[in-house]
Amino acid sequence: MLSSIYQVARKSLLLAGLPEDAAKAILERARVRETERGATVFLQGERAAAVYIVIEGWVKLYRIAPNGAEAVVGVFTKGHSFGEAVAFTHDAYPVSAECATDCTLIRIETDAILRMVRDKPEFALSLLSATFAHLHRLVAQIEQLKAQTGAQRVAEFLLELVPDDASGKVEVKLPYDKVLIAGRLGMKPESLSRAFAKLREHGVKVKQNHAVIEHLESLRDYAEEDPATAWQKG
Amino acid sequence: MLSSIYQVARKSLLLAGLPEDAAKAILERARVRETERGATVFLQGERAAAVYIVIEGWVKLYRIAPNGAEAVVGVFTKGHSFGEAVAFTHDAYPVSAECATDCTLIRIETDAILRMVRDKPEFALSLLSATFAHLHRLVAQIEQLKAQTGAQRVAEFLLELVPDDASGKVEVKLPYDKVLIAGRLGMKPESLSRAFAKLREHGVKVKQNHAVIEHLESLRDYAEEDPATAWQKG
DNA sequence: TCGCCACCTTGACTTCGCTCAATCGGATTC
DNA sequence: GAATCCGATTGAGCGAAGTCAAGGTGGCGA
Repeated sequence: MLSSIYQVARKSLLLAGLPEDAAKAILERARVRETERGATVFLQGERAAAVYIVIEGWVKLYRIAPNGAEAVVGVFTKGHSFGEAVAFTHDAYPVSAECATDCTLIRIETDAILRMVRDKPEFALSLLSATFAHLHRLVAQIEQLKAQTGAQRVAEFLLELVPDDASGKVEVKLPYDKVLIAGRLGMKPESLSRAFAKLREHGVKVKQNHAVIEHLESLRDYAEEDPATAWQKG
Repeated sequence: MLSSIYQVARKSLLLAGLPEDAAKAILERARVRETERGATVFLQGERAAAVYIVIEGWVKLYRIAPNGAEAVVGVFTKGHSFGEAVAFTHDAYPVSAECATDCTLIRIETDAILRMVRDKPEFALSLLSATFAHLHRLVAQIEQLKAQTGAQRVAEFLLELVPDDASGKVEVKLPYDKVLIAGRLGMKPESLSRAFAKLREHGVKVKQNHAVIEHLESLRDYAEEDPATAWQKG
């Protein structure tokens, strides 16, 4: 395994808490998998066979509702792991995973996970912290869906792309295509378009896959504003 | 600890997978707590100090968004545990917990959890399965919010209250007040009212805190129908 | 038994996001 | 350079759900 790949995997929440030798033991058994955009990693309902770590590219986790609608539940990139929670049992995946771009993934068989948990029980704690991170993300997503308008969710999405130390005027690159952004934010592409248009009033200009935020702080204010009282500021 | 309380706690996902002696060891150190409706169990941002198991009553987990809106993230009752994921670190609770009715809770200190994990590492797997159950619930909730109309979510909510073996005509009791039901389903009480009104067309009659479902199967069909094509059936 | 209060329902209006459909723009191909 | 194609945008119309405000309705205490 290339050292650059190893380094990325090592920093994932799943492995970060482990001592060097344990991480090494796991990654030695793991396989690197190169996939194309659109490739399915696994499907909901499938028996869980592996945990994955994203090395490069973007993977979307989604569910197909009984009525056929697709609900995006998460989008992961470099250094993120997924499928942990289900790995230690032989349960079914509750979601499907698909590559939103060409990807490099690491695949760790559940057998390896189980063996590892048996050998070094502390490893279960790593599984737990990774799972907790997912839990936290989902809670945040529910909060967004329930408490914010579409445009506000888009604003928040943009703000998440901004480096922590930035301020004032910033330019960010949209990480994946707009259909997926829309899905991730629980709206249709048309609505995303209109949301971008609305954000122009708040100093956001979008051109292709780049967005310029004129003033970070005021966009933050907008994202956290109460939708019900927004009309007050003529 | 009363044997009846012990029995309920023992069946929770958190303890169900453990051998008798381990469960006993944990519950011996735990405390039973009686709370009144409206009591706060913990607040989001608080440092996690304990895991809870509901013995009796209903507890709501919620988040307050920056704009002040409340998003209900889960509602738990007899035999459910919450707060596990965060217990093994000294992280902050990502949500707040409040009693929606008078409750009997069991409180297990994180110290006891940590000691337990150290003594019997398999216990971490119990934490994991309980956490995974929460994860799964949240994913289902996101799917509902994104893929169903309000009335359909209400229908699904009612269907979850129905015993598995039922069919045809059923009567169910609404477990908590309508404000909370509305919150749980991501809508305002007024919208819940209107949703109930709409469900009358599908054989659902609501009176006080009782609902009569005229025909289970057709309500299921309605809940899973594609909102976009619902108009087709005059 | 009366009146009050909390909870729920209903009505009128507004806003938001979806659908359907037309169009645009940039990129690729011939 | 023209033809074409796909993703993105824009417009019109509609329905779902939110807001604000006005009535119920039932339970409980005086």
